[in-house]
Amino acid sequence: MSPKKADSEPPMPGAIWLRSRPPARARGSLDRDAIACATVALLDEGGPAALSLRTLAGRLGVHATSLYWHVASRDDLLDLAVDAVFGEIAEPGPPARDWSDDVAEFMRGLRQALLRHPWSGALAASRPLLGPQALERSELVYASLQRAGFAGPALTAAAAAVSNLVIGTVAAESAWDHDGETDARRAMHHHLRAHADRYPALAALPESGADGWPEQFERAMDALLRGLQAQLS
Amino acid sequence: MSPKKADSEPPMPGAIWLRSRPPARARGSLDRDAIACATVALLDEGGPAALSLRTLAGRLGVHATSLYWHVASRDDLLDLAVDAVFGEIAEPGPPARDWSDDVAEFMRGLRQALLRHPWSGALAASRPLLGPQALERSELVYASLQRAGFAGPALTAAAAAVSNLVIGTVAAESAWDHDGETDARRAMHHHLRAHADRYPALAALPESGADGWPEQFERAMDALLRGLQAQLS
DNA sequence: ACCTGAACACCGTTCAAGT
DNA sequence: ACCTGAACACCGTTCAAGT
Repeated sequence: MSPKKADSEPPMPGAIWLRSRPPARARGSLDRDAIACATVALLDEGGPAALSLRTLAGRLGVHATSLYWHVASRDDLLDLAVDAVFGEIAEPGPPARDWSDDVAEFMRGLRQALLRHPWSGALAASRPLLGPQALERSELVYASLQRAGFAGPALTAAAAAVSNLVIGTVAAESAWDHDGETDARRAMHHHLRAHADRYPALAALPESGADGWPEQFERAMDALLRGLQAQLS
Repeated sequence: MSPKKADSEPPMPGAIWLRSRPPARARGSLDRDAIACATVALLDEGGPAALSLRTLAGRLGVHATSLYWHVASRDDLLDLAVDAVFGEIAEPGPPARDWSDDVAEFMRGLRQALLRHPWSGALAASRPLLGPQALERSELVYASLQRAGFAGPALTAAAAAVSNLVIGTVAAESAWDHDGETDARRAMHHHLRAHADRYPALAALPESGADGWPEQFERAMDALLRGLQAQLS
């Protein structure tokens, strides 16, 4: 259980951020940051399947059950890891003349950070993003959009659309990149051609390589930003 | 292993669709459809955590290890379940005058289907969607976009953006709805207000209720479709 | 071709006990 | 306040054996 008991929390993902953090390295050898860092490393090596409390504890030179002083569940670890990835988003430069350049910069930065950790896109899609680093970036997006003229429900909707498009896109990209990438694409293409009667349009598509991802992302982002611009008038 | 051996497949999600299906109910009591249906039911009841091969087998009146004749892994079950959800997307009506109405209809239908099964958004985001039902719907989207004038890389990008925005959005929505929905939102709001110094823009937001989701979705969809329209010129 | 049954090597989580 | 150690009730997956 967490140090300050939190009135019987339901097992909601993201909840770790709403509980108070035990004082960093008061005396013990563990703290949230060390745990988050080791968790990211483990996930980078083998994805969610490789993240077990026992191996994580081993890395930290501690017993598996010790982790329960700092986190309430394995799910908390995933929340910590995702927020650490958000912390990798490049710091924004000075505000551009056009608000959409600022938002585009954020979207590209988020994509890069999530792609660096192929497990993170799917996880970011699956849980509320309430960590301090995620909130800090959200704050900046809200500010940019506010400056652009969005307010009220339109502001919330625009910010959500921006994040959700990036996260959804990266999750899909990471899912394909899995490993046998080229083989998978080849098998897929063959499968579609074999059923050209059922999927004529899909079967007619060329077998595009992985080099198509960035261009695809730029196009999708351009469409969304243009549409948001149009909504402002 | 699957009946027709498939040359040492790597453990890639989505791969079940590229292997041949054992003849439906040749003599045994199990087949892909029955397994898919029971899997969806189990996931509806308790999410991914509730899906174990043993309980699933129990529902089907069979031993856990019997499932391995029909699927290669637990992951295959998730692929089957997600594709079943895509099968629930409402059939499209006759083509509208405006292509974007057709695409909007698809997006709303996909959102509804995914929301009916709160586990499915996150799963759809995390794996290639190669099932027959998912491909059938993709085929229709491609056809609509082609009719609108998209071709080549622009066509692929547009189709991907459409799906990824919906899936990303629904995954986020489902993650929030988890259960203590109102409590979670309340706690979140309180947390933001408590750190108004760090997140001034976020702290200033009103505590919106769950009724805001559909409107938010419509706004995001409108922005994307408008932007795609603009890209055509 | 399809299902059984035993077995392997793990899991996350609890709780009382230590310091 | 923080970590240990034993224990509980599970997992997914394998493989030889049945029919």
